[in-house]
Amino acid sequence: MPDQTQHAFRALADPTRRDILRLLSAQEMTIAEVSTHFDMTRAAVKKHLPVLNAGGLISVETRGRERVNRINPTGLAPVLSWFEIFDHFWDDRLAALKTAIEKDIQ
Amino acid sequence: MPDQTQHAFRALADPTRRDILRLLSAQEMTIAEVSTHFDMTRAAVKKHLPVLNAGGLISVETRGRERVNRINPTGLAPVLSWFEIFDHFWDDRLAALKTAIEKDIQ
DNA sequence: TTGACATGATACCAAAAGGTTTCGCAATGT
DNA sequence: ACATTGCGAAACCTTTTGGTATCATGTCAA
Repeated sequence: MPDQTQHAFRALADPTRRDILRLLSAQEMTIAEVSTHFDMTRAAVKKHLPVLNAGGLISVETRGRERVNRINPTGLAPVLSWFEIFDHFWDDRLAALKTAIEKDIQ
Repeated sequence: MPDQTQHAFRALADPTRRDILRLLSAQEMTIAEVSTHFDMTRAAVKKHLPVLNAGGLISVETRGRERVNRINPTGLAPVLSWFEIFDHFWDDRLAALKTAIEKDIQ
């Protein structure tokens, strides 16, 4: 998994992709289901999914002719790790997020 | 400030800009000082700074003919807030633990 | 088997991103 | 006064990005 940090940050940079994550945080969805929530073609939505997958933020399971996308919360770990450069300035919120993520990784 | 979240995420998406933040997390720097750390022209580095500023991640102070850039840790707040969409995964984990314990008690 | 459906894949396009070079200007030091 | 220094801005270029439209493929169900 080369440059997971870069891929994750890049995946998070697009508002559509963040919206997709928000949708998937509620429930897993096929590509078609995700597409219904956006004012763009299915092909456009579909092209965002490999980006999210490369960033480790979702996982995809082929089930028959469907592909089920679900969120992968541990994919945030490299991102939160990077935020440690702000350690000098820290507030409790980041600390709480960090411990929560670390608990999830186990 | 419209769309601070988007600007912050976008600013973080570029590896050079994250490196700039890493540098500035150690000490404040002028544009020329930042530029010495990169294998690109001063003009290229300079163009990253407004992006970081738009994301609220740095602040700039003009001092004579110099412009001092320093990190603004509170700029991370919108980013961390957005991450709360992942919260319920950790909450669910805790809830599962609770019900398991309660079941064990009965 | 046949038709419908979910997805994959490709070609194409406009705009944005990230870099370079060049020039100009204001602040500074001697 | 004057050369130097730090920065800003514009023009330009190439690659990436995010979208479209279209067609192909595999799977399900009747």
